[in-house]
Amino acid sequence: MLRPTTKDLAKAAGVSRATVDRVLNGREGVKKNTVDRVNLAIKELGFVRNIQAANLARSQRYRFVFALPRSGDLFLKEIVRHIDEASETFATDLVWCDVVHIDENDPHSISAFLGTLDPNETTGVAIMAPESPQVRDAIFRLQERGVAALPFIADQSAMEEHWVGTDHHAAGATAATLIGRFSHASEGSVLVVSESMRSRDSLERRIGFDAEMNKHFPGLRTLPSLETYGDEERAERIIHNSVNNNPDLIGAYVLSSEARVPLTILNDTMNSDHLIKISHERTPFTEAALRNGDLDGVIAQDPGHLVRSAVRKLKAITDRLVAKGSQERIRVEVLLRTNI
Amino acid sequence: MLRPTTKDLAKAAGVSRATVDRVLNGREGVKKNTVDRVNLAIKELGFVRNIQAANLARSQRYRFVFALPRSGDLFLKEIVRHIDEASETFATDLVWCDVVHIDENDPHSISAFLGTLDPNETTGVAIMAPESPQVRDAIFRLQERGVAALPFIADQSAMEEHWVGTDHHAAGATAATLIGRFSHASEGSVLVVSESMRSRDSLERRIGFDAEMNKHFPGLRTLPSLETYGDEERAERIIHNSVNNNPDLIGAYVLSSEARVPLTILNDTMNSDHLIKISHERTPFTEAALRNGDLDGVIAQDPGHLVRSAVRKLKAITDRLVAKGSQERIRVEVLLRTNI
DNA sequence: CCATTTTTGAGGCACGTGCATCATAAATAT
DNA sequence: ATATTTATGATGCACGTGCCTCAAAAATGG
Repeated sequence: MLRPTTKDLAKAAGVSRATVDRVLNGREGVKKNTVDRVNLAIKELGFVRNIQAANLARSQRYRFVFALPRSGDLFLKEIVRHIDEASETFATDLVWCDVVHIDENDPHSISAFLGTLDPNETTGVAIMAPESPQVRDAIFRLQERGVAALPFIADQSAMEEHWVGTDHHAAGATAATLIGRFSHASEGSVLVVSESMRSRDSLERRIGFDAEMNKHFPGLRTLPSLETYGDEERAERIIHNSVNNNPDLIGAYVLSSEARVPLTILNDTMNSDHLIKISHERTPFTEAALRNGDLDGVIAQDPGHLVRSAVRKLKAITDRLVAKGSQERIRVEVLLRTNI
Repeated sequence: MLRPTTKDLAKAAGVSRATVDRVLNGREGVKKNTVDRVNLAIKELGFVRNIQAANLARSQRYRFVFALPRSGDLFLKEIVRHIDEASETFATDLVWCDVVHIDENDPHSISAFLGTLDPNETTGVAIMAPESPQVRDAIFRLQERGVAALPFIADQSAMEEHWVGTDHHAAGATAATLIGRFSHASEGSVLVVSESMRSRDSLERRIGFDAEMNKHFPGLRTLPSLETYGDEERAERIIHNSVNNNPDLIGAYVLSSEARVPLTILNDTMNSDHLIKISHERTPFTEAALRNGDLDGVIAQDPGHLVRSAVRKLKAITDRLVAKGSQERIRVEVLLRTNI
């Protein structure tokens, strides 16, 4: 039994193909009664619109924009690399991807940028930016103008059905598990370093980390978050301080995606061989650190998977197939030396 | 700049659309010289055949068969569940999936089954069966008849470019890392239980496990593999024996995908709370065991990812886009209580 | 009732490719 | 040279859907 076509639909509903077309594409000028008849036939026949044929007819193409922070962060570089790769992989699906850099901390400029996007040129946008009212409103306006929008990695709580990223709470808790179980000390303190605690991701990781530590490793004391603000001198000063004040250090958790600076400083400051060190994201640096033992574990989200998932979700949204993409959950990965 | 079509190609190569068509679809009756001219034009224009349009023209559909062992194993059940799910997800791509059960240990019957597959009905097959000359030959014959074939989870060394599964050596090594690092004992022995050591996966996991143990945890002694052959009584006897003979047990590694029987027996046989226990694959049982502490870690391959990856690979092969699908590497996942 | 508006039908072209047929041109054999 | 084979061109339909136009039918208003 072949897939029913619009012709079959028309016959089943007792209307013409023109009317079926009007209903399918939400054109007006059709009586409610007729609309219902057609929708009933759709259900009865199990009609599914052939998207390839539809795209052919409209010569539709998908152009997706990834709006990413400007930072030179290694993780971001990986993301960009995978976007280029995905551009090739999805070329046969008529999908093109571009990267645009935004000022992540300037909601106003982000909102302005989103406002400039033309639905005729841009099919959808994946946005990696911290939550803010301006951005949220801009996203809503964008959607109203017919551009698909998808929070990417950084989540916008306003639209939780549509977003691509991991469960930060679980990620933080997993970091805690690794430190707690890898460490053979039953007492001691744990350094927590972050670039900034202003983002929701960082906060949630920290909460998950503390919850797990308190519950399962009560002997271990988690120190207040050290915020580097991306400033090396400042990082050096505060890490140095903390190391001196806490001689019972048994581990360190770097919860921002840029692990290089804090870890390098830590290693320079003290002999940190006995510390359990956990950081985030697979990058050339963290891979190398895992291999040579500078890191004991990495909590990661697969950048390739993130990107491909975002593309598929954006495509599903523009094709109006919202329901399906749900199973695309991004896992909290644990990377050890042996499974890089 | 729009994508060039066969019309553009014809113009650029100075031939007719009919000839372009003959070249593109490998029909004969074209002079070598002309073929070269067309291929040159393909490269110069960067022509990519519009597969959606091609499929439409041929009313091509993809029907993929998953040939799986008959066993009632939880992991296999998960795989089947995800195949059903994928069937829905990929419906819009004109892909249908069916599951067929085979006698994994009877190469002759597998070969016979593969021989019955009709290229007109079956576009491709994902085969999960242990390596054997008969199966290998049957796969080659299948491919010659125009059916795409893909070793699935169980690998066939003869075709390493095309297969979907994880690096078993790394998986075994990761199990060793977890036991070695989670255990606070510097000396002791580790139980290794398997359903059978006849499959390549089991052997490779075991090799990876031992290599890592010997190199990084020399104080820990890995015991010879206990093979249950799926027989509960036998399992009980040999596990019981081994526990009695090795009072210094500090951990257990179950390397087959069925973890329930050995773990249950182990828990019944002794107070195994202090043991570090690692097994394979995410199943309802292992998830529950992680949650309540009966398992300390699970080494897994995402069944959904495995299935979707197989579908995409089979599709890529039939669309003759072999190069791209390569980045679809299946990760060796580490599951802990916190990142289930 | 007629005039007007709304709803529906009929039909056709387009998208890019596969596939078929028939005619013509070029190469090769005799 | 002519007959035969081989290579190429010209053309047209099909796939399933979007989108357009024009006419006809039905509903609505007065």
